[in-house]
Amino acid sequence: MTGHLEPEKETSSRKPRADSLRNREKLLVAARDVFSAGGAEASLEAVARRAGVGIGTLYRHFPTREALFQAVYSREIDQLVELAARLAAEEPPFDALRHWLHAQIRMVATKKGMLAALNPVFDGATEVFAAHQERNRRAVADLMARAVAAGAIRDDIEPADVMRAVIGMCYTRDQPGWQDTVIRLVDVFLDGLRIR
Amino acid sequence: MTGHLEPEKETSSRKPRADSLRNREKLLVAARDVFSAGGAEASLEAVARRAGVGIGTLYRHFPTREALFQAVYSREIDQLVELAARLAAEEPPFDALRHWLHAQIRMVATKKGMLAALNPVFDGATEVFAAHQERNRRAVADLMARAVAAGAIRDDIEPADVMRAVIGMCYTRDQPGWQDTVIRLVDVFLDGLRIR
DNA sequence: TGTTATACGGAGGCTGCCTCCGTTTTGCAA
DNA sequence: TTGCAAAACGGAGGCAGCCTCCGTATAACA
Repeated sequence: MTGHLEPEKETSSRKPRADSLRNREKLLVAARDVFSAGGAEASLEAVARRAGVGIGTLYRHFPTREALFQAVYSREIDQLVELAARLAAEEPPFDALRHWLHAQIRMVATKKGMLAALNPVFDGATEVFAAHQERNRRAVADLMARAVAAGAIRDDIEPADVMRAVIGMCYTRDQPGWQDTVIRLVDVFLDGLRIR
Repeated sequence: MTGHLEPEKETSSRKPRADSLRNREKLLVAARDVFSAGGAEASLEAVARRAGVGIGTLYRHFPTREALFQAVYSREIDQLVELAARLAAEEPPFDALRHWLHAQIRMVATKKGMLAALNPVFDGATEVFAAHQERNRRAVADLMARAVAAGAIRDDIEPADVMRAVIGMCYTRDQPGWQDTVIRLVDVFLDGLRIR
């Protein structure tokens, strides 16, 4: 799985070529920009053009559209995972969970175009994304576990399902201020989750 | 808006040609099948092929992809609206709302492929779909109004947002049994909405 | 500095989108 | 019934994106 992410020296004696690494980086940056702006209909050729490399180079580095999405998306997840750890250390359980879900919404807001592009992917090529979803899931799971231990929320709802619910709620046509709406809806949901 | 749905005699003195009506019907049936099965990536050419008409004929009847979606989708909404009326007449307010939302989920389940295809549309060509969404929204609004009047749920959440939340929750990759999951999540959400 | 593995880039084949227009069909009037 | 014009038909064709393949360029290593 990490074969593409971290070139393995053991396979070949040679070290990876400098231009290869450079192009890979250029492609990732270009992809992030293009997907963020253009959304689902963004063309891979546009990504290659923006990166200033040939379409062939793009396909060599990222053999499928999903592989490219995955690589770009990976970094975003990193940030969220880190935030979860920080919140868990700094806030009471329920608040930590709530604030982290709000952060998730804000992240979706920024990367909306890209996430829209990702949606079909979630349905299709699952194995590739499993790891990222899993990391994300574990972040919520930790936060939820703490809240459950503190007797703040019910314990019969799967973390993965909470993620699904929250991300799903972001999939609405965006009128100005939709983030606030979603935050409210998530708060209602959390209210249903809460033990009073 | 209904110009395409019901050919208006007033515009022209002639009555619509029989083959035109026939082809229109064939296209609608074909589109429903193709979108249900194939989802977002369904090609319009495939629809035309299945209907046994030329691609030009498809585009004349439905100048945009959205117009075609809209026509197909319209019938589905009809059913839901009708169901809402029946439930309102037959069940207590909260149960009626709950059961109707469950029906909505089931409907999405059946038409999943088609709805996936619709998602980008909701973002883009809004005017076309406004009417359908509005009819749907009004159905929930009625059910919610009854529940509010009965003191069963809080009154500060917009019906449209409830729709958004429920439909959003359906946008998850489908593992076997996802409908049950979503029904549970919606129940949690309703719990948050409830006044106890 | 030469050799070779490796990466580059874009041409090309394919498919889908949508338009345009010559041909066919149908409604209507005589 | 027949003839004609309005209306609908269907598919060719232009364009764009997807992905593959391979001749050329270049970086690593001896």
